[in-house]
Amino acid sequence: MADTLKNTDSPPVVRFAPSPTGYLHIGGARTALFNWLYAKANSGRFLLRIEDTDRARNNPDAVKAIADGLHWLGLDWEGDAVSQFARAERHAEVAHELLTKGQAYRCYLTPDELADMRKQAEAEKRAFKIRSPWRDKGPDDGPKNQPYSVRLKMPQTGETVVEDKVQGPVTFANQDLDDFILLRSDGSPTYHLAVVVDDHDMGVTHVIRGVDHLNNAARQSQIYVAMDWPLPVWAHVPLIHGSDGAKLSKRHGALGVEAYRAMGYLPEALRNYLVRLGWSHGDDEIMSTAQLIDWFGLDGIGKSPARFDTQKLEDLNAHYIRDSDDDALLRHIQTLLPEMEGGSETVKKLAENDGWTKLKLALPGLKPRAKTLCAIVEGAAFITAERPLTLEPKAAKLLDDDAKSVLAKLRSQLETVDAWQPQTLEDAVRSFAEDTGLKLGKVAQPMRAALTGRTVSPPVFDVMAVLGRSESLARLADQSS
RNA sequence: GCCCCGUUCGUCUAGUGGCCUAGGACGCUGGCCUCUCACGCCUGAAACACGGGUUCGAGUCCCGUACGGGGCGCCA
Repeated sequence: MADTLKNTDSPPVVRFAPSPTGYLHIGGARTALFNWLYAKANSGRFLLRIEDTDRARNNPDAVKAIADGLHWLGLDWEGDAVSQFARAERHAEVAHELLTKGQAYRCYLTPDELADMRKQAEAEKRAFKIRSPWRDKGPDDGPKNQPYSVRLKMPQTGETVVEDKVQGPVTFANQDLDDFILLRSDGSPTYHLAVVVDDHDMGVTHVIRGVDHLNNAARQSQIYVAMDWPLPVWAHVPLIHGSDGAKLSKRHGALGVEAYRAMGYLPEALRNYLVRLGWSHGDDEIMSTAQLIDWFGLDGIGKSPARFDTQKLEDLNAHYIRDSDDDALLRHIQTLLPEMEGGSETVKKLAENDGWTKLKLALPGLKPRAKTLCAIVEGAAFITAERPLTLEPKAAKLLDDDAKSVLAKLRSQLETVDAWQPQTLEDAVRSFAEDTGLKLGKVAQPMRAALTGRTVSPPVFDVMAVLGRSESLARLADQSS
């Protein structure tokens, strides 16, 4: 935590600035998390801004999806989300100030002319660089009543150094940076202008974003310089790649966070997984939010890209499921169920016969066996199963004639059990096995098959306790002979 | 093509010149526990991209090569 502004008087201000193109994808979620943690770790402020400068990208549903995703992850921002589009006038104002200061100029090059120049450069196999003839003309030299764009007069010699907290100092030769557009010919601001003006106006002190913006930082820093504004601290974090090392695609991880929620992941697990992608604190793997806030710093962020690994996410999720208390888990399941396949039917069934009570009772047995909430629901299917149970093939195979006669004998034994509790039931079954000279497994496996219709389940004694006396005995009777 | 950045077990990473016969985690082997499956515990295999320097000494510093990534819009 050796960040420069850490010990200065003013607390840092950071922001997450997604463009509203779709859902909150996994890379964006991590960027948001890093920003949020940085703010929390340094008693700073975390703001949200929607980069909707390009109206074609505007999409209210996307804004909502992003907000929902952030809320679900527990990343709350201060105040209302800022709409970049709404601030277009201010952006134009700054562009005009730059114009009067002589730091920018009116460029009458048309998009068509530019396209031709680009094509020609390509044909000649040389790097295309915009050299606007208007750069050195006077402010009144242009044609009257012609649309023009406003370009920043970038320095043409020397170099621009981006002092980056993650990447280190990154040097760009100014001759490689051309005069980019601040204001389009229709008067609307471009992204570069808008980001800088908004970050400045919002008091953003630290810009933490993906490395795909590193080159932009060189350009953008020249706007700060031209306006004589203090530069923010930059921190460009590496991107997240798919499991095959290629760019994140839908197949492996580029899903929205809501997709992970629907798959039964816990927000704290996803957060823990995401923070370890690119950031580390020694050998620590499982970290509470409080620890994260305590430990997070820009100096712990690595420079190389990470691959998304579902298995590790699953493992983390399993950890958090095991550590969750039953009521919290139940609430999560409750909100998730309606979105799951066949979930509404399960909800209906759980509403009958004390289903929820039974589920809660079964949770301790289900938790260590599940990697996701969906797996818990799946494992709890025996609770809502209706008699006579449909048996899985393997379970049916277990219930051969021998097994069925064992179950018949066992069932009459169990009828005499008064306290229908796991321990007493286990005692009863164990002594039954001993008396009949059978190994416990020879009794328990057929029981499991009869009780759940499966070969895998929580301990059979727990299952019987959850199911209750009459249901348990009835299911055993169904498979007795 | 040009400009930036990166490269430690399959994956995420620790490592800031000697503590490294390179540590942890996920996954994978084998085993223990055990009514099944998990959990838990114990084991094992598995990496410093390559080539040159610098240094008494390099995973750690420098240069080059290869590979990978990002960027080169009146998109964000």
